[in-house]
Amino acid sequence: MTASHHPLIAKLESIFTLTPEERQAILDMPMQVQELRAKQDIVREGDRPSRSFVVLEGFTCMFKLTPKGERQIMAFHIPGDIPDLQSLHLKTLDNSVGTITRCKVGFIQHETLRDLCSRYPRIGSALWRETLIDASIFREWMISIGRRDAFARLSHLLCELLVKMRAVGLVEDHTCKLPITQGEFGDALGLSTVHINRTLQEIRKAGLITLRGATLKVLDWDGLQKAGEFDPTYLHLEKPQAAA
Amino acid sequence: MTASHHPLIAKLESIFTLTPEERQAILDMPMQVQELRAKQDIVREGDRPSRSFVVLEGFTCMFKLTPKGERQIMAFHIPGDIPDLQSLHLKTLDNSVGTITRCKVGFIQHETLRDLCSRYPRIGSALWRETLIDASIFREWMISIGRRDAFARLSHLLCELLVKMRAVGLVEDHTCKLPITQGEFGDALGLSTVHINRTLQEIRKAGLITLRGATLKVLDWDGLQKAGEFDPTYLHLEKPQAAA
DNA sequence: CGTTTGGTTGAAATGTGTCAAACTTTGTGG
DNA sequence: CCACAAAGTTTGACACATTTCAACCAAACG
Repeated sequence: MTASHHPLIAKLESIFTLTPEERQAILDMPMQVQELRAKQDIVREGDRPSRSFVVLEGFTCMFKLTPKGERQIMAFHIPGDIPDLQSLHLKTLDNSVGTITRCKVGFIQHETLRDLCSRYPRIGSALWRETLIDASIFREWMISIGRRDAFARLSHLLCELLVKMRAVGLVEDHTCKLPITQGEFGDALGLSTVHINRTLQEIRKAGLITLRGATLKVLDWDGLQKAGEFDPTYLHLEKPQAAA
Repeated sequence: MTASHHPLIAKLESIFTLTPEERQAILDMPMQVQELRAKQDIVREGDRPSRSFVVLEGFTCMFKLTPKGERQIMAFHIPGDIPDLQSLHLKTLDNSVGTITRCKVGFIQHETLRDLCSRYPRIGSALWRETLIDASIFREWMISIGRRDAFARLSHLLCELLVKMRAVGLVEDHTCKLPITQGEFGDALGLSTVHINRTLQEIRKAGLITLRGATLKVLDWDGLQKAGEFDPTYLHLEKPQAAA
């Protein structure tokens, strides 16, 4: 486990070192904690929320539904992420966020966040920065979906998830929890479940990973990066990552 | 033509009404204006810029190159946009921006922008907001590329471009300049030039648009929206659009 | 006015989707 | 803690949207 019990602090500390006052200000924020079951909506497209939420435990994803009922997943979130931070400046949500696993989330009033940002500009900048990194990740996903074949697409996503998990201390021995179903991978990458299944088998056969029972183990990190054309620059991790 | 000769002011005015001081502060910003020919890079992936730029005239696009030399365009920009505003908070650029047509752009030092934001928080919020809208557009493009077929994809993009142009006063009589080649459409939508060509013909045959000599005319706006599953919510235009 | 850039066409190749069925794991209530 | 239901995974055969390749044509430009 990393520095703090508050995943938001752990996340910010992975960018720069907080002063004791900043730390305390975050801990002092009133936060309404809520436990949620798997496969539940947290916020829905069209909502006009007056608060945002931090993921404290579990995995969530951001998605939209097409008229035909297909789902496009646009992001996966892990503890420390604030999936709907955008609603701080955009009145109506243009996407839904739902849980993948059982989750614990903490709601924070927009007023509270705005106050925090103006009182501690470094935190304000860090949050703006976070939304910019989200955008950077969207761009990278566009390349994946638009230009890479299934093998590269899946490899790239696995690289990304591993690196993000490592940044918040959730990877050990090239292994981490990854409770994402093949259907969900498909909805994220614009591929059918069937094709995800076949592609996963290929990636396994190539000796790059092991993935069973919600546990991902990377056997050949270099190979996986190469297969996915993965270059972590777009994640804008400031502190160098310990090669776990 | 709209309110101002400064496209950035026109853009901000399309969201909220600037006070005279805010207006003046923007006009007073030192800005290094530069004219560029078509098909030129303005900034490149990997750069660590100390300034951002506003598009004053012409069209630009944001893109990345894959190892195989394919290009994925991730955004088109029109006058008033600040394509690399993200570099204000992210040190190294993770994408390139180039001109599509001849362009006039204005470079503004990050220092100047930061100063503007802290002195006029409403402008600061508006700029953060702009980056959030960019992210929202990326998400919508992910749906297009991931889930919509060629006909819907192209229709959707045409709708988006028209609405964005209308917001800054560049549409008249459902008609606007659109100097984007079929190759560029393909690079943006993850389709081959050949397929763009065939799809454009279908869209024309369906009586939805006319597109010749860099001029787009929408003949059936409702039909085009329906074909592209286009719902402008994601563009977060605050002021209602005059149906031009 | 020739040269470059962008647009159009046809035929064949291919990656991925769809459908339908069987199998396996996970979670849960009795 | 078992047994069963639900959820997720795997497999095969076939369909199809889009790509690729290779020409040729039209428009823009210096």
